[in-house]
Amino acid sequence: MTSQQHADLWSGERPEAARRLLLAAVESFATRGFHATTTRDIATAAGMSPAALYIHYPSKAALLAEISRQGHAATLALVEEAAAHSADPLERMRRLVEEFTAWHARGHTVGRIVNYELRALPAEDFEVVAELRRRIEDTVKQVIEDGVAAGVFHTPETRTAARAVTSLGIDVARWYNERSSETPQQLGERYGVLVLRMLGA
Amino acid sequence: MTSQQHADLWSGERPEAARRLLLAAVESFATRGFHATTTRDIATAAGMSPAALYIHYPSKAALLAEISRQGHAATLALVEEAAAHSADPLERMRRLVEEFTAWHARGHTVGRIVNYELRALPAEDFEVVAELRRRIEDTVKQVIEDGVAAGVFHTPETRTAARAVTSLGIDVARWYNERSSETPQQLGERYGVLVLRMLGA
DNA sequence: TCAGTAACTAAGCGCTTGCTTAGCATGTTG
DNA sequence: CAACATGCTAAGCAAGCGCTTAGTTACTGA
Repeated sequence: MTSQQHADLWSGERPEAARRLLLAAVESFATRGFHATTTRDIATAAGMSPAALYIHYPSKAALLAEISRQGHAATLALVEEAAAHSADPLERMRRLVEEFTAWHARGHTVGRIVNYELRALPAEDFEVVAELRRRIEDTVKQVIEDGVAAGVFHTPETRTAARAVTSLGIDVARWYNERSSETPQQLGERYGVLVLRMLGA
Repeated sequence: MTSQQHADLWSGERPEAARRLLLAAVESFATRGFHATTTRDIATAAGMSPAALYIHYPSKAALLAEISRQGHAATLALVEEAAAHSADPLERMRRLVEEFTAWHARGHTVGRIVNYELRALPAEDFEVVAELRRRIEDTVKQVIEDGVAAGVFHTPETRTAARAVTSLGIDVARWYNERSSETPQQLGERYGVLVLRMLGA
């Protein structure tokens, strides 16, 4: 995700300095991981001293919580929008996979934090994002079940299938990078085709 | 992966104390991550003092390197064995996905370390495992290409398909746990079916 | 029986970390 | 113009980290 795209996720009502710190935290948490990132790393990348971080955020963990919450909320919004896209479960699933995959390719830095730093979250923040994750998984499963009921998908284990669908998208965040030859949109389209086949469409 | 299964990966020629340290490191690196794990955590779990670790291993990073190397070597062996399993590319792929998926379910602790702690590896050790990873990906891609050539698979982008196949298996390590209702073997069989469909078999 | 070795522990070292505090510069308001 | 508020820095604190060292214990071999 380019800086512009990060900025879109944290736009508006925050002071410029707070956003610079947040964006610096996103890059560093994605590149090195939460625990290997220091407050000095974040502050330096934002052009500030370490103490400045505490003017805007209560703690290092609070930065992670904010990034995780916003990243999950954006993912859920995308999934729910795709699930409401059409009356046809097949078209819903195609759209869902295309958008979910492209989001994880384009936003692979946020995607890595969202998916791989759950255990670094304080317990309360973890509960919040665990609920968002359940809703994402439930929405995907529902689209599959609707497709099975409509006779356009053929898979007996909808839970396993839902897991496979979300796995494909999530794992993109692990391997996709700026040097990848496919655009996020191309990858999304290809994965859309692969998933419909997988579901027996 | 149970302790017995970990022990199988590091059996034989190592002193008992070194193996206890290694197994303790596997559990802690998988649960907390490399950087959040301290040498005191590892030593205590092995029933020793922190200094004892340095009798058997030169550093904390050396423990990670050993785990990563062995885990990757085991994964590559499994993939190459499956690719040599049959003359029929379809049967090869089925076997490959079943074994790869089951391995990541059963060995999800090692799988997490192998896949998510690459950036914590010293550069030399990273090169070693990067090569192993390339061979894994190449082997999967070759099985797909053989299937396309034989007319049993239908996918124009073999590289994207290979990536999707390995993503499904690898991501299992992220979510599978002891409470998962499917056995690793069941999951492998189901994923085998899903992948063959995905490849247009 | 004694010297040497291996494996370990208790204690510690130098350094780094997350976070705090006192002070400063700038801008705003009455 | 003075008082106040905000945002920041320099410096520092307490805790913890990876790793080292001196000493101890148990074992082995001559």
